[in-house]
Amino acid sequence: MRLTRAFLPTLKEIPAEAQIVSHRLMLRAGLIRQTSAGIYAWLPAGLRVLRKVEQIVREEQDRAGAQEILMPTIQPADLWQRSGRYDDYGKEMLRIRDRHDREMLFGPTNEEMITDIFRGYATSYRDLPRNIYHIQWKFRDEVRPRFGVMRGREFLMKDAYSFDLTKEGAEHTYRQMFVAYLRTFARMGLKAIPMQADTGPIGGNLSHEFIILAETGESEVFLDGKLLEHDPLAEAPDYDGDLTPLVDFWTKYYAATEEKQDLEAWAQVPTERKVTARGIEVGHIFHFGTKYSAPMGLSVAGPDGTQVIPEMGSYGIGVSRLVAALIEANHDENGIKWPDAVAPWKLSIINLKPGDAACDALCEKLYAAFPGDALLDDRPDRAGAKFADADLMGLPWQAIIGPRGAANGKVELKRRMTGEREELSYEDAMAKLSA
RNA sequence: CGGGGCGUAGCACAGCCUGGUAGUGCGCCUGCUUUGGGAGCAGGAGGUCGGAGGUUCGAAUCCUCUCGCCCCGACCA
Repeated sequence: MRLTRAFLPTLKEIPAEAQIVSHRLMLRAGLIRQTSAGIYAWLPAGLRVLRKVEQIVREEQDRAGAQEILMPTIQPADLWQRSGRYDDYGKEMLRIRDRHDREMLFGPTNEEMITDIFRGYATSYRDLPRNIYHIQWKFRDEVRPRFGVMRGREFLMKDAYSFDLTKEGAEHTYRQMFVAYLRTFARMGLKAIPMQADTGPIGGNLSHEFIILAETGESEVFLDGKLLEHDPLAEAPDYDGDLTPLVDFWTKYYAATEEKQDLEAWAQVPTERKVTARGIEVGHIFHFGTKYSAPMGLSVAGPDGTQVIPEMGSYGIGVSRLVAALIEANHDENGIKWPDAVAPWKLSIINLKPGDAACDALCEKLYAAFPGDALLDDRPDRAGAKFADADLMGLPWQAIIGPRGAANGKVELKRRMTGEREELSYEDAMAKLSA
């Protein structure tokens, strides 16, 4: 994308309504624009990040054996009347009436709908287990939305729902998702820590929150430093095998949010391993048994011919929230520092002197080498303005091309994450960028 | 849902108390100069002062109602 043609509205000043760093940077770097309280439009750069995050989530869900579908945003009220949650959910649920005066709602989650859909398919234990997910916009009419997309009313969520014949089977599925989540966040360059959680309104008795560590996170967390030593990507998990040892590793060390802080257990952690940090919840997994399958009338024939009510679980990842969380975890005073895996584009090519034949030629050559993955700053602005915008937008690489270097075919390559920069020949720069 | 604050140009704000020509900075347009970390000078464009009603000769300013947004708290992917 050439900046002279791009829809990338960056702001020099900080918008008054934005309080936290990710919200400010998302507005300043032209990722989103607010349309009403807690509701945002995604502009090109933001949408590209959102799509990348979504794709990583998708790949890891698929790898763990879940299958993608797409359920609607609008749901009929009667599904929720059947589960009993229509009244329980209260004002957080956005209720709508259609032209026939039928009660509808904008889905805040999909347990009822997936159970209803699955009921029409599953008749035998041979139809189990299944793990079905979708990535869809949700709406929860929060009393006080805030912090940009971190706590919006409309948000993009990946939600998976599993159906198993037995409790043991459901626990295996739970472990599959547990491991998939660790990998998902690790691929985005985030440190995610699973923590025991309350089950909340979704119900059930086995649940973990996944909290990513970020200096500017909204809540304080306490954990055993041992948890930071393990790289979830170090080895590929065997999802069909026994995942218990892996899950045990992640659950045997202390980790809790401030609300769940257990001072006695915390005191047991060796002082040198005590880590106090700030975190953001980006995922939550639940096992809740037959809480929905029973009232929704889902049952299958078991091996012995008797009807069995499947054991269910649900597994959420806040996809749009992750975009904000990624910025909270990766930024400096000048702007965003996108990790490679989720950057909207790979590099900024900064032409310091558009119109200079050598600069133009070198820039165009580099630009052509990364089709669709480079931003070319061909604006006639001053160098300072271009550097400032490039740092703000935070692409992993900056290729700075000025008249002095260009005359000798030199490219200055800057790594946004570390600030390292070096002057290289075109070939060496290409080698570095392609590595 | 309780408490507080703010709506004036694309953005950030002043003006309001004490009614009388709608302003400043950034951004934008044109020209000249400048050119490796958000340039300088000159000229220019851009406003239903959130909306409705009221008071007044006259309302951004005073009064009433209303809509929207933000912050603190309780609640949440």
